[in-house]
Amino acid sequence: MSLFLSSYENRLDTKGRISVPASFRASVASEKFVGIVLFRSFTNNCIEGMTMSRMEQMAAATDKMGVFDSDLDDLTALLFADARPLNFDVTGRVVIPADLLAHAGITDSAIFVGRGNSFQIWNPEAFRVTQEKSLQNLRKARPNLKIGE
Amino acid sequence: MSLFLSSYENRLDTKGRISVPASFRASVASEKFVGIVLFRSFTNNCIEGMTMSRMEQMAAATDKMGVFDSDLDDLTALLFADARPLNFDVTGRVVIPADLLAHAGITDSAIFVGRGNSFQIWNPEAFRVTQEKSLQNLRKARPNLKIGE
DNA sequence: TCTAAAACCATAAAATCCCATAAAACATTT
DNA sequence: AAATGTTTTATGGGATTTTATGGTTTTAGA
Repeated sequence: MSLFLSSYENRLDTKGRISVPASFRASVASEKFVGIVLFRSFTNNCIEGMTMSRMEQMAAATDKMGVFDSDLDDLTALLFADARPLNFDVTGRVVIPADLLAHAGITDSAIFVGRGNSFQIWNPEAFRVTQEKSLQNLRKARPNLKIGE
Repeated sequence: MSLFLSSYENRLDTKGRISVPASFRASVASEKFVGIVLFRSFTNNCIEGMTMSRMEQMAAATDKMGVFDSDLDDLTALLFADARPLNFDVTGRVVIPADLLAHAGITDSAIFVGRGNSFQIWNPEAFRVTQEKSLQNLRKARPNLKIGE
């Protein structure tokens, strides 16, 4: 699977449809399930997205950790119960369920944000705010940080 | 992957296309993804460039860490969200996104600067200025420094 | 039967491909 | 070393395709 990279802001139409960025569609084109899986983020006011195979990977990983960790059990229960598999229509759009939109505060437009092996969907304004914050945090924590070296 | 070496100044055409130096293209010719990945530099008014495999390395690294190493997580979040994978056209050109150009103050021409495993893209004037500054700093700090003699 | 979802059709803008040419780098022969 | 021919590289512009987005029709479920 190729990585989810970059950010793309798209609009929702009157029926709630939104185009998944072409490059994200390309990232899942070779998967068994040609579509995406969405669920509410536990940590942010945004929607988490990934491929079905990545979802299966997570299931396998939590299996290995043992069933006796009750916190983890709660977490995965929540995760899988909440997850929504969505297919693309012919032009590459999906309809994001209303409760997910509400959780992310998305109304008329949304930004798809690459995170490598997964991605997120944000209210564009909210995203810009948190990005700026993490940049400040990082500069404070690691002033001499260099990229890619 | 062979190293990115030397500097090349090229021009943008009316459509925003610019030739990636032939030697840089040769450096990525044997990669799976024959192209480059660009993003805004954290520290300078320039654009950072690297190969896709380097990007994938970072994805693998953050995967292993798990969600609890917050610094690295912040860094990759910023990086993946900002990264632009660009394919070459038949003649070896790319279109650098407008926001990256703005960040680097690039309008009609740009200079590709080799940095070994990565490279940078600068406004030619700005690059010359910072180069001169680094030289001055170096001379002040090490008046007797001789290179390669 | 009514409603919600899916399939279908259309279009403007943007990105990409394709072909052509000028300039530079390189190699070969005098 | 100079002159010549050859290949590679950078750049320009037109044609084509893709993408995002809107609307309409059909299908299926309650």
